[in-house]
Amino acid sequence: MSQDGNGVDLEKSLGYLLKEASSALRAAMEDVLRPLGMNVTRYSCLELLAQRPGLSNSDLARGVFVTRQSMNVLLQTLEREGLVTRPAEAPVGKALPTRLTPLGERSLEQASAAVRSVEIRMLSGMTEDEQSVAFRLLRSMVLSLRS
Amino acid sequence: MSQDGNGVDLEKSLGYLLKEASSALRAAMEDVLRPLGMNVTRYSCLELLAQRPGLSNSDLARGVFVTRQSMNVLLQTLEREGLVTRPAEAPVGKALPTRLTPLGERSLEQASAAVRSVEIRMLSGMTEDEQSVAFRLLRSMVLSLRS
DNA sequence: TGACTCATGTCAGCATACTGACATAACCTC
DNA sequence: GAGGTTATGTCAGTATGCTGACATGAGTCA
Repeated sequence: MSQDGNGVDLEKSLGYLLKEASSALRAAMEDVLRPLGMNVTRYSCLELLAQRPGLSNSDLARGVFVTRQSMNVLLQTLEREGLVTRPAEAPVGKALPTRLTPLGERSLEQASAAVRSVEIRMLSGMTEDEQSVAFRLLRSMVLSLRS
Repeated sequence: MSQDGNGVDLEKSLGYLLKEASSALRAAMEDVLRPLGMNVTRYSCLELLAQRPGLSNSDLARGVFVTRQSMNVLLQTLEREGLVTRPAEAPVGKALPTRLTPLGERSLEQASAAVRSVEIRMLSGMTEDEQSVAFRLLRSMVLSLRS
């Protein structure tokens, strides 16, 4: 299979490599989260909430990079499972500030440690300086794409 | 909304930034591909096929970062639309070598140009050296994650 | 005040990708 | 050659995320 051919463009494309890295990271995260009954989307939502309590559905959607409709069904699930709470009615506007329950915090703890270990592994071949450089360059890409 | 709080970990996390960059890239690609009646997955498949004719379904799946089942339904669609062809039976083993049709090649051309422009925009704020560094560091992350 | 714009939460329908499962072909090892 | 392992294509069912649409609340501006 894979009549490997000549060194093709994809092998030199930063875009493709970016996708590959992101994909590998996600897969690695799923692997460590699955045994904990968690997945990347749920973890991301809980982590975001732990760090910024009171975020609205739309805020969370933007932070997790899904639509607010998708986040809405996720929040309904998390609410039903008792991991998060939302007030019955909005204190202001329509936005419902979401918060972790104690159960949600406990559930997040293990997951957070597992994910941290993955990120450490990902960075294991890089010096601190290189990590800073990577951060700066990725940030530059994001900004350029937004414009 | 977004009671922005203190500088949280997510803002410093390379993993989160990697996801953000990948997400922004995908969104930008979708934006330029949509007017052409194309999407990222279809484009990726066609581009891979153009650069490595004869790849099997499973090969393509790995290259596009989806399961071979997903790639299979995509290939069936592309086949029905006349963009790719697969032999009725495998020349060896079970793998069916896939190839672009002339129609598929033409369909890919515009898309390829559009995507190239996005990648150029993404790299616009970086020097050639910085691009090399970014490539090397991303590659390091991928390798570390695989181990 | 009234009209306009924008952001939000949510419902419904659809598209896409995944997991599970099965049969089959090639390879390896004894 | 027999048996085990791996890779492949494909079917089926499920899960997840998206687009479209609507009503509502807040801010803006004439």
